[in-house]
Amino acid sequence: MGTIPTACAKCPLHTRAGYFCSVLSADELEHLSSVSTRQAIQPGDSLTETFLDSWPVFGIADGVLGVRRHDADGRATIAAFLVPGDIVDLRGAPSEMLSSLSALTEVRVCYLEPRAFEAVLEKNAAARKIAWTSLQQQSFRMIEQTAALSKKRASEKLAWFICTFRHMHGRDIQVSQSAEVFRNPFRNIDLADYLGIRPETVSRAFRSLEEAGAIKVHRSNLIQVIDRNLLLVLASASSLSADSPAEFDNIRVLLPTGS
Amino acid sequence: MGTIPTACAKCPLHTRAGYFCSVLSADELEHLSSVSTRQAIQPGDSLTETFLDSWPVFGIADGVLGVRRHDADGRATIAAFLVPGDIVDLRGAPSEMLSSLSALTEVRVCYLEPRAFEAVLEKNAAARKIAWTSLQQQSFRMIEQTAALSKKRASEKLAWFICTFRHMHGRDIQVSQSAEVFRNPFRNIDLADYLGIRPETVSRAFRSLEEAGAIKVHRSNLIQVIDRNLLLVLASASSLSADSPAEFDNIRVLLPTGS
DNA sequence: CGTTTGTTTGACGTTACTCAAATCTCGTGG
DNA sequence: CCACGAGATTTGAGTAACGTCAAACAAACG
Repeated sequence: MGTIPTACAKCPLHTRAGYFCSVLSADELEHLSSVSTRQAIQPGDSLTETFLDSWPVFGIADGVLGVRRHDADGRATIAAFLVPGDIVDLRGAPSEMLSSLSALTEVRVCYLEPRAFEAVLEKNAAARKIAWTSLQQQSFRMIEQTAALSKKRASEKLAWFICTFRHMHGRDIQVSQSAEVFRNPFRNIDLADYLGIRPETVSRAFRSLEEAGAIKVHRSNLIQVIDRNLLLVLASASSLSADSPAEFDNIRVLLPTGS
Repeated sequence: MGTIPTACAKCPLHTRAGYFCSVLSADELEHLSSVSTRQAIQPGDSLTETFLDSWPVFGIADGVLGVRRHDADGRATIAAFLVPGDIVDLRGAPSEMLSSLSALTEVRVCYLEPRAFEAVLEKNAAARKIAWTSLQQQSFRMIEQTAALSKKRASEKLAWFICTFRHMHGRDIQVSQSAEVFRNPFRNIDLADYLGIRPETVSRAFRSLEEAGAIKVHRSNLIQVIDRNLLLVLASASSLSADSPAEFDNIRVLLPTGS
């Protein structure tokens, strides 16, 4: 009783402040862990509908999941990102949504047994607040994405993506002087589906931002932000913050704790 | 003690099954009502940020609110609709979002005092479930909207809107034979912001759907759906249901109860 | 080394945007 | 009841941007 389960010992959902499992008592954690299922998903793989039918509630420990929709004419769309720390509840979701989740990077998820999850929410006010806030943040992020999708030019959409994702995916960020480099873990093909444009246009938009002097793209998808303020202007963003990450305080960020 | 407050007696949030206040005990309702604030908002008017600072939690009794975002270049976007039955929680929302809510039709909202709201969630499991489900549905709707926004052609977007909204705004629907008429309460200018296109394009898209024989637009924004299946094809919708409204069971619909 | 998959480039077509003007709608006041 | 005016819708012509298709190129993998 009361010892930290080995599966949770190094799991970000438990170790990171502000994440769901970090506020559970030792007993709660032990019980919830004992009835949960963990899964590592490789990029490109999808969560199966039959599996999600039994496990519709999960937390994302690491990586990025995409919510894919397929049009009748074969065009695909990534309607949302699900990111580390998100508590996802698909109970009551339309069935197409259950078959639409796929890993865009390597993803680790922890499926929470629904009744045990509910029991935790019932008793633990802090956990309830975190789960609620996570749902809120998912909505707020989608509002930002929708606003980005209705932007006119492809380069604006891409500039917005870079500005936003720089904050959300902070582990690989290296800051040196005023230059800043981070790794874009997505294929252009997925980025295209996410931004509502074609892969060729993504490629041309990257070039366009480079020629404007806002960024430089190095190999293996390393993106160097050369002029952050210019990038913000190119994003036509009236609300993205320039220097402080204050805007993103409510989007939980994976920053390196130590180094 | 225990009598229904007059303000709630005819409020849909209380009288409609599945809406938040319908599962409150008489005592809970009376107390929550006594610390709540009601407001009627005229089309075009916005909720003020200072007011939402004090009242960030509210339910929508009637009408449609739009979440507006403004680009740097003056272009506006309606990133989401908030519809009757929605429980909205803007605590922790970025401040731009607080200043971005405006009424697209005549709207009646009921602001719930946050601590009293929390107290209800704490004690009433049914209310907690409804509030949670409402948040979920807001996310699910946004996923559908995002998928629609990334559609290629304007006529597809508009066809999707008609298919979707036909279910969400059921009060004015009149069904006769296979023909179906409903009132579109939005200005084309708002529709344009919602679908990420320009008002001129909305106008041309309506004409395009008419010429295809899918709909007919009558005066005062009455839309007659002539060929529902054709409309679905034009929406390039692989997931919208053709005849049964099963797809929309989880989107709470305002259907006439009596007549 | 060959296969597969993803990215880039170029030429071309289509679509929606832009801008301007005409028309319509509806509320207001004469 | 009609005239007026503000705002919205519609229409048209020209342009800018992205989509489309095809081919070359690069990267990852066995």
